[in-house]
This record gives sequence, structure tokens and C-alpha cells, in this order.
Amino acid sequence: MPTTPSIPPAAHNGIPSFPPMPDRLCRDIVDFCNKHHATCRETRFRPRNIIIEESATAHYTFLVRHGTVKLSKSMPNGRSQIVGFVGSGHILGTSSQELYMFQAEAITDVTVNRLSRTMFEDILVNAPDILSRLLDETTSQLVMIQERLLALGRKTAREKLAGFLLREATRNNGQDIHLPFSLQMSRADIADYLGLSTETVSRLMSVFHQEKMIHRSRQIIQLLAPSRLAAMSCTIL
Amino acid sequence: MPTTPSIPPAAHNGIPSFPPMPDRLCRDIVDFCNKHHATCRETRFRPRNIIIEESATAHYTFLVRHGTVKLSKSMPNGRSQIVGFVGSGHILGTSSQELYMFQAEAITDVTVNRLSRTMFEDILVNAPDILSRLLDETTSQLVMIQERLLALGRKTAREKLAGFLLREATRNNGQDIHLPFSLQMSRADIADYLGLSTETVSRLMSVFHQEKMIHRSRQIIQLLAPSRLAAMSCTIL
DNA sequence: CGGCATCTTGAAATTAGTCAACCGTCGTGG
DNA sequence: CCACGACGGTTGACTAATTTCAAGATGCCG
Repeated sequence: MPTTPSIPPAAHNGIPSFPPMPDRLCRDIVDFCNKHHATCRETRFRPRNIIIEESATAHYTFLVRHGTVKLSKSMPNGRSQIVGFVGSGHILGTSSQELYMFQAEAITDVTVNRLSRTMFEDILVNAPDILSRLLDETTSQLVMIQERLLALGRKTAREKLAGFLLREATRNNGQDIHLPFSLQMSRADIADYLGLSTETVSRLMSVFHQEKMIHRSRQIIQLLAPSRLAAMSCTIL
Repeated sequence: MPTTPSIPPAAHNGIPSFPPMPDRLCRDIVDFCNKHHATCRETRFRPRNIIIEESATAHYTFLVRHGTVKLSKSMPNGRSQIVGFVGSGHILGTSSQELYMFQAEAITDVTVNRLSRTMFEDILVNAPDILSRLLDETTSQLVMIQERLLALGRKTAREKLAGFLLREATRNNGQDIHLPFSLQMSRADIADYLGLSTETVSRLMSVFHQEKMIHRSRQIIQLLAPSRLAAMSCTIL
């Protein structure tokens, strides 16, 4: 058993944490639909199923209820950037743009509720508290994505990966940051998320392993020295 | 019409305002304040003045009325990433976080209106149309920033700079993309915006110049081959 | 057990960063 | 009015980080 001393319990550095993003808002939206005889179809997807195609016409808004969805944008030459991994409670397709500006793909089994966008807009008009909570949600996504901007623009590969592992650990285990957890995404996905190549991700995993900062077997990861990782990632844990 | 306009005719001290982001919303918020005897102080800043300090307690919300503000985040070792350049109509400090998560610095003469955050929240509660327009605004910022995520994570230096110059050109001149315009920010700012070094920005400017894609004299830039730049930046113009 | 995906590892290539010198402009003060 | 210094920008030579290309290794599923 690692010697991990007491880690500051996910203190609030201001960086919003993923785990407590329950899908209350989604549930309320579904309830609202049901109360008003509005259709709000539930759909399931298997890993690798495409939920939203980039540049398709944005007819629907999706509420993610279970599972993890990867949002990505791609470029002509096959390069792609994962904009985010989102889970239960996340709402997709709220922009007023004509087209979806990203692809959404299930990476686990996924359940979503699907609303027509016009209906979604009706709901916002008629349910001010939903509107207001959606604004909160959107604003805090904006803050988080700005953090990612800094990471992509200015952090080294080591820093990026260290930060990523920390976030995944807390996303999976909450406070118990040194419990083992399972990475739901492939190395390629991690690479596309961090703006690196899969090889670099792989190599760094090995380095961290050798440096006794993580324990690693394919998908299962355990952080052995979260505080060192935090220091390395330039994140105030 | 003159075929060789010197500097694009722009609003006040520089050239604020993204083309389709007029500050109607800000004006309406100010009007609302005035109607309700709420204080909404107007403040002016000169270039290099700090409007918001990163990690300071977020007491206020700011409405940018004139000028251009650079928003940035920084890291221990002095590295910094510019999250955005924003102009008239932009609202700063809407997050419900305790602290500001970025620095805001005037790069031209800037005028802002300053509201206490609690009052701002009151306004949102009492003026649903403002709430709704703020959500629109925030959502479209999210979409734009996702585009930047792709650029920072997956584009080469050439592609980044080409895209940047195109956006600046349209931001300044609207449709007249091949008119000369003045870059309001230093090479260092451009570098911090694109996640590059100043030297790389400088070198690429020279390359583009030699390749006859731009005409360049310090701050004044003219795009000679916007379509080639667009192709290069992998941007659908 | 075989076949295929994914992952890992190594070596070479490339991009962008760093360090350092130089240039030009602008503003200040002698 | 000119000289100087500071600052921002440009350029060059070199270095470091990451990607790319190319094999292997591992593990999963049928």
C-alpha cells in the first residue's frame, strides 16, 4: 500500500470539479416535458455509436442521462481534437447555430433524452428557473474550458497528462483520489483530448509508472503520488 | 470611395467590438440599473491598466463599453495564455465562482460599467429577457472557444497565425477583408493568444510577407491573399 | 488458439522554443 | 536639436520537445 499521506481533500482552488454534476437539471427538463405532453424520447447508444454528427443540421437537443460521451471536432487531414468528455447531466446542442459544431460519440453505453430544439427553446421561455440553471451550467463550462485553453496552449506534455489523470481520478472516485480507477477512453482519445500523439501519451504513462507516480495496467490506473502529480501539472490541487 | 484608406474607420479609441456583437445587451443592463436606482459606475482604463486581477475575489461584473480588453490566465513560471480579446458588448465576471479565474487588462483605452455581482444576479432574476440573451451570448462564446481549442491543440504555427490574421481582418473591417488594418496587440500578445513564442510569430509574419500573402509594417497589416490564408488555416472562410 | 486492436517502445525527423544579437522607433533629457 | 536608452520587433544559430515512422508486445474476442 502506498504511503500517501493525507491529501488536501479536493479543496476548492476555484477549478470546478466534475464529479458533482448530477443530472437534476436534465430530470427537471424531462419532467417538464412529461407534464406538458411533449415528446422527449429516450434513446440508447453503444460504444462508438455516433450521437451527433459534426456539421449536421441541429434539429435536436440531447440530455445525457447515463454513460460518457466524447465531443470532438475534426480537421480535413484527419487531425481531431476532443473538446470534452461529458457524462450524465450534460446537455448537448443548446447553441442557436444552425449546425452542430462538434461530433458526439458514445464511449460507454449511453442513455440520452432527445428533444426537438424548438421545444427546448420553448421550455427555456416558459421555465425561467431552468433557463437560469442552464446559464449557470454553461458559464461554468466556459470557465472550465478556459482552463483547458491554458493547458493546450502552454503546458508541456507531462503537465497535460498529469492534470488529466488527476481530473479523471476525481471524476471517478471523488475524494478518494488514490483509489484505482478505470480509464474509459483509449490512449488515442486521451491524445486527442490533450493535443498530443498516442505515442507521447503512452510513453509518459510509462515514465510516470517508472517514477512511481502511478500504477498502470492498460485501463486501470492508480495514482500513487497525487500531490506530486498535482505539483507537476501546475494545478493547485 | 477611396481605394487606399489608411486606418479603418472604427468606433472610439481603437476598433473594439466584434462585428456582430453590438453592445445592446450591455446598454439594456445599464438602462435597467438606471431605472432601478442601482449604481452602475462607469470607469475608464488606459492601455496596460489591469481591470481584473486573476484570483481576486469576484465582487463585480464588468460591462465592456469601448476599447479592447485582453483576458489571460497565467502559470507559475511566467507562462501565460490569452483566453480572448474582447471588445464592446462583452460582459466579464458572470461566473458564480468566488474568484475571478482570469486577468483582464486594457490594451486600448477602455470604458466599462461596473456592477456589484449580487446586483447583477438580481437583474438576471428580474429581467428574464436579459437572462435569456446572456445565455445566448455565453453559449456562442462556448462554441467559439471550442474552435480555439481545436486550433491550440491541433493546428501548426502557420495555421494558427493564418487563422488569427483572418479573424482580426474581419473583426476590423468586416467584409472588406483585404483592407489594411491595425493590429491592436503586440507580437507577445499574439503569441500568448496562439500558444506560440514571439519569435515564431515574428518569423511567420516574415514568411507570409515573403510569400506575398500579407503586407506588413509593424502594426499595419494587409491581407493580400485571404483565400490562400484561409486554405492554409484550414478555415472555411 | 488465432487474429486483430490497442498499446508500447525505439530511432529518426521535424517543429517550435530558447538564447542571443541586432535593428528601428519613440520618447526623454541633456 | 540630438544622443541615448528602452522597448518591441526581427533574425540567426542552436537546442529541446514532440511527432512520425516502424517494429514489437499485449491483451481481448470470437
